[in-house]
Amino acid sequence: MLMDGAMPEPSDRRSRKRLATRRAISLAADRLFRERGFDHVTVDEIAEAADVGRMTVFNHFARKEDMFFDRDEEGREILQETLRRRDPGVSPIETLRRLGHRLVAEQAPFVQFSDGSLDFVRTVEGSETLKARARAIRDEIAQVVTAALSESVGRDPGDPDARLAAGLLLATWTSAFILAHQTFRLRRDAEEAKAVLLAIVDKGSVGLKAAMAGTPYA
Amino acid sequence: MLMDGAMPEPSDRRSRKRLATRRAISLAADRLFRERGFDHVTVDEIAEAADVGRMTVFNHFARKEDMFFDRDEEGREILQETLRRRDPGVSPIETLRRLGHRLVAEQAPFVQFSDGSLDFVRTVEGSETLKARARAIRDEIAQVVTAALSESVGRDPGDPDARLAAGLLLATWTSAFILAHQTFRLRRDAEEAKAVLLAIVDKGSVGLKAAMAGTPYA
DNA sequence: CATTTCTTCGTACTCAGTACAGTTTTTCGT
DNA sequence: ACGAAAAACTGTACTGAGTACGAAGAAATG
Repeated sequence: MLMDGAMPEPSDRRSRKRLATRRAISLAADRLFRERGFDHVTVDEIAEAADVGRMTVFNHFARKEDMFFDRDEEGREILQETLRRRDPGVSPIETLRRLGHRLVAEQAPFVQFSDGSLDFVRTVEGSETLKARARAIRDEIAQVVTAALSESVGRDPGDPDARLAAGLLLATWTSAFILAHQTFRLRRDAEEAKAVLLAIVDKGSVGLKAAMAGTPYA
Repeated sequence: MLMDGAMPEPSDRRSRKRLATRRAISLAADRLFRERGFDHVTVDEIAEAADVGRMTVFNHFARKEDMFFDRDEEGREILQETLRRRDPGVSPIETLRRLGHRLVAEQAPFVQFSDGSLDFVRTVEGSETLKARARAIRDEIAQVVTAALSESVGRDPGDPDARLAAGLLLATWTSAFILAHQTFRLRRDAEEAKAVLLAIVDKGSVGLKAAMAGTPYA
């Protein structure tokens, strides 16, 4: 399973220090965001808490939101790699459905249900800015999936069918994620939440296959 | 067809003046946005061009983006009303598919293809802020559709199936809109663009019905 | 016409993000 | 080991959206 987990510590001192600074900022920011809510923390306070200058914060994170969402790249890579290494005997859509099941089985960070994940969701829900960024990331991932899908069947990037399929896929996964977390918040049962998530992924997959009938994606 | 077109001019002078001010701001803003791009126009300049104070601008429009997207309410209402007045013999999803066809046939403002609509799309594409707002509106509409769908079949608002269906529907319409405009930009043929739009709406509808098989939405 | 309500708009503020420039630290070639 | 180049850190000063507060003017209401 890709997602190389623990990036090898870089050897040169400069990169190590840079990474340490970045982590200090990220850590301070996360703590403050969870304590007081994203919108009630200023960048100055984060800089202060991380004991760096304000400009250093913006040197590491172009936007304030990036201090919160700092692992979205992994999601893109998993989707890309999965489609790239797909078994040609299994359709792209079915490949992605199975990916969903595999991620849940492997307790991947994206589909975990715990106190921490509730905090995460609560923090996002509490801020328009974070919700906006989440939507932007969703659209960026849809772009990546569009490209990966069309590549996986040898059509031009941006193929209309691939775009529609990617949009439907992301809509499905978003609903699945939200409803599973809602279930977990109410029932406090991670197994039940996972079941809800997979049920929706499967339902969406049925729809996706029907919409893509007659194309190589289904 | 609802969408009352030309709001009856209000009778009292106060409301008339207020509306005139609002229109002056909206007009000035639209012109400037199209000329120089959303991000290269400041609120001060809009106030200046509309010959009002800066605070008056924010009195009429809570956010700068609202001066650009000032007709999104209509979209929500059309969807709500359509589902509310639906023929009980036709499923909600089929009702919405037919709505798409009807809007295109009636040249509704949302699905028109013209030089103006290209400008509109170009202006949105040119600004992260506007794209963010467009995504937010899409999600708000998905909420409205979720509520309207569940109401239309007598389930609780926020029914999981309705949420998934609404997500898939908005994904479909978004793809349809984008791809139709792309077609129009390249081919300059409004009829062809409409055909593309309806083809995608129909394809999505097939998927939606399959995903919702066994529920009252299909 | 007096009172109340609504609209307009100024002043002063907060905060994210940018431009530019100066200092320190690390690296690397010699 | 030394000096130059590269990169990281940081301060100052700015832009621009959006908010808090409140005053002045216009219109509705009895």
